[in-house]
Amino acid sequence: MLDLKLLEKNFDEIAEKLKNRGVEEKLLTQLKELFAKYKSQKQVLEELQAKQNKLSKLFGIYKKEGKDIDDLKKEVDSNKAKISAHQEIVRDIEEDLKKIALQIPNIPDPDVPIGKDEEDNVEIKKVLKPKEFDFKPLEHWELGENLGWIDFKRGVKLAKSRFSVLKKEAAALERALINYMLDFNKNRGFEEVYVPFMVNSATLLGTGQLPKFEDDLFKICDEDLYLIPTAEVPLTNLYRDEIIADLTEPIKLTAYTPCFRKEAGSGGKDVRGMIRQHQFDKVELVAITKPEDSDKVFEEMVNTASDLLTSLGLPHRLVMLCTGDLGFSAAKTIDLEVWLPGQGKYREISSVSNTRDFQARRAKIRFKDGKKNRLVHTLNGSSLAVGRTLIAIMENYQQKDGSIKIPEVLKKYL
RNA sequence: GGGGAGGUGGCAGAGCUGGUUUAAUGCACCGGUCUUGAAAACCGGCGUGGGUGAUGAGCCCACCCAGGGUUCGAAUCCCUGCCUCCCCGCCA
Repeated sequence: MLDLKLLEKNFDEIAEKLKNRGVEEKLLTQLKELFAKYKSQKQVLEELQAKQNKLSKLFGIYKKEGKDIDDLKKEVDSNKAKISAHQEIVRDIEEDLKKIALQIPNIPDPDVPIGKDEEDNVEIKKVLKPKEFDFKPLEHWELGENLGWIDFKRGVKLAKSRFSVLKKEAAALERALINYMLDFNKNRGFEEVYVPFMVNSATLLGTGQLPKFEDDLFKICDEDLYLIPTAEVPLTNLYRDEIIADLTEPIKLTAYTPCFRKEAGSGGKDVRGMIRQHQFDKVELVAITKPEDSDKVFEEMVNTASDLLTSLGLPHRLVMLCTGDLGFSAAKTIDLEVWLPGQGKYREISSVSNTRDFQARRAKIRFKDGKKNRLVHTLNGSSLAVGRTLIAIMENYQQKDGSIKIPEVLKKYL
């Protein structure tokens, strides 16, 4: 959530920055005015409450002393009516305020390139050179069907479209990748955690999926529970409503979870194959840091994901997202895109974001800084999307005879 | 799922026949005195968010699981939800 006090102070600057993300200035003006109104009305209410407290205390004293309380009762009654009326006013404003404030995305960092959509993202660097094939490399779904590794039809039968079943070496490889990634991250100082795959609405509000993106989530009937769209949600919310006593060292976590997404609005995109599924495995990195540490940890996380790809021998590139392509909660994001020779394209396989204090303010995650409580910075990044890693291995390691070579580092996990 | 008990400040734990208690007390923690240093002892401080002050002191408001309600006044009474513990049932 935006810092409303900051908006009040630096309105023009923030409005300018959010314009690059497609937020209308009108909305921000409305928010600012509402905030001012909220504060003044709240003050009036508090004065009435103070009066009521004093009168009520008097009431008790008078009664004990046997004094006449008729006049006092009249005054206290009329004050009470005023309080109720004002409470309603304040509550309404507060609701409107929340409604708007929770819809506004994070402010982009100054070094985020200004742009409209993914076309304007900026490549930072390429790592590893794509291999030359002396035959026409196939796409992963062809390989998957030829080898009997991926069963798309039965996935659909069991659930619906955009579900699939892994078989043979692919099933084992999926599991091997998860274990390899977790070990890799542990060696980089991330603590392994196992979390619930369903979370409640307060949790989703904390990381920014709710209230705006409810349509992207699978909800459990008649329960305040949703399937997680990413492990970022449970991991970051571990510290929701907490004040971390000692954050001299950043908290760095890693977890494997399946992820569930409705993929609303992506109709027609990547319908073929395993790129975009309703259920996919991911190993996630999350960090909680002091504000002054988050840039350093952000780099560490990008490097961890990139080195992981390198260790698997997968060519990839780093891309800095532009303002128009940033996710809702992110102040800055670097995507890692892996080379898929079958498609002849780089495709997203990881996304590392610094949300600064945006999620921390929503989720009330703070730390003790001397006597003061300050908001933390939260960061998240995939390391990696497992299904996409699997297909990247299939496409990059395919042989002329149609078989797939297994990367050395994975052999001990199979 | 059925029956019972209960949810109070970092922890423990009083208050719960509603009012001059602004949530007692202990532990932990922080600062100080004492000490070569430490412990003990003693003194002081010690929840969160917001408002108004100067990011000071002070003052004010809200919060005793959450949301409603009764009342001039609620930690205390009523309703709903969530959670914990015990017993029973079911179960990987």
